[in-house]
Amino acid sequence: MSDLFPKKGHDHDRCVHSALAQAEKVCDAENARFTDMRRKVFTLIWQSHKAVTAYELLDALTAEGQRVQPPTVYRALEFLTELGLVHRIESLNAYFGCDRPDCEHLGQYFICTDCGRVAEAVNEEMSNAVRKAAIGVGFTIQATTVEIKGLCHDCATH
Amino acid sequence: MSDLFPKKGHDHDRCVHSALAQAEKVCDAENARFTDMRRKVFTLIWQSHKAVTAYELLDALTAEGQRVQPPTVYRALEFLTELGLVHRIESLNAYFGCDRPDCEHLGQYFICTDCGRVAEAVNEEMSNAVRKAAIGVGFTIQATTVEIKGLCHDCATH
DNA sequence: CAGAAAATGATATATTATAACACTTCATCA
DNA sequence: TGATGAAGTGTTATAATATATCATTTTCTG
Repeated sequence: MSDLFPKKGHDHDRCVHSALAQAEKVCDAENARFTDMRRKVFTLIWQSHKAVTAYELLDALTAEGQRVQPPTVYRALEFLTELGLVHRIESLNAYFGCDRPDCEHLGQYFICTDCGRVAEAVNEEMSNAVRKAAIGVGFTIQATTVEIKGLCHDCATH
Repeated sequence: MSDLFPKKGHDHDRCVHSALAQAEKVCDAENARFTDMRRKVFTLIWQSHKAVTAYELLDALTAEGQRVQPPTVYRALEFLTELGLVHRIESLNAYFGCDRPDCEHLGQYFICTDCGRVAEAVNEEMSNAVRKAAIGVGFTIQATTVEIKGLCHDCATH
């Protein structure tokens, strides 16, 4: 069984750090500005293994001493999602960091309803099935949402 | 190409009627009460080829002369979704009638971003891919959301 | 019919998201 | 290099979506 969800002992700070580095690269490539606010929101999202809501981000920023209003957070989120740096989890109204912002992919999200952790996976077999189905009915895909709720291995067994 | 979206000339009233009949059967089988309010909400949803929001339903019921508050609508929606008679489209915060309430299935929703119409499809290949992926990572599925946005054939070609 | 359970009504409020306009920062190029 | 415009953020207000709570009504069951 592959380790979809992070296992004990993984170095989370290092993940966040490398995500930041990659985000900078993506922004650079797109000539987009990775401003302070955007970096803060991105970092907060990446520091969580759960999906984070806009108002949780708002609270976290406020706790850091900023006085921030909803539009500020939503703008940062819009920027980050448009660049593919974070994904919105529709069924949670919440946001989650994307592992692979540098490539097109149809991500699936596994969401544990017990511990709340989220994991992104890429599954060619499923992506192909979706594409094939769309072609079969003459549908031109613009965006796809795949969210799978259930119990992660840890929660199912403990 | 199969006719995912309803074609001209299909008899919509007949669809709604048969959906109602099937809903009654499902409620009967579950010993659940298909009350007036639930029937009205169900019918309003089925009368639309688009996904319908709770507040659109509220407005429609009000227009029919009822004085209805949000909880009433949300309760009917909760009842109907729990029985599988309607599905919630997470990415639209809206509801759509389910063709096959009588069998377990992992539905995909094709949502046209131009005309707003929605179509449900069942795709074994994709369902299997999702199940297989979940097994591969030790994940126990409780619910799956697959929503595909893009252009339906009509909108893409006209 | 009495009593319990289920459903709905009614009021209030929580949560999520955006519109509109003012102000600031940043890139750029004359 | 500093005027200018575009991009980003601040601020206020409000829209859109959803739920908690308690009162009342309806339905089921014995």
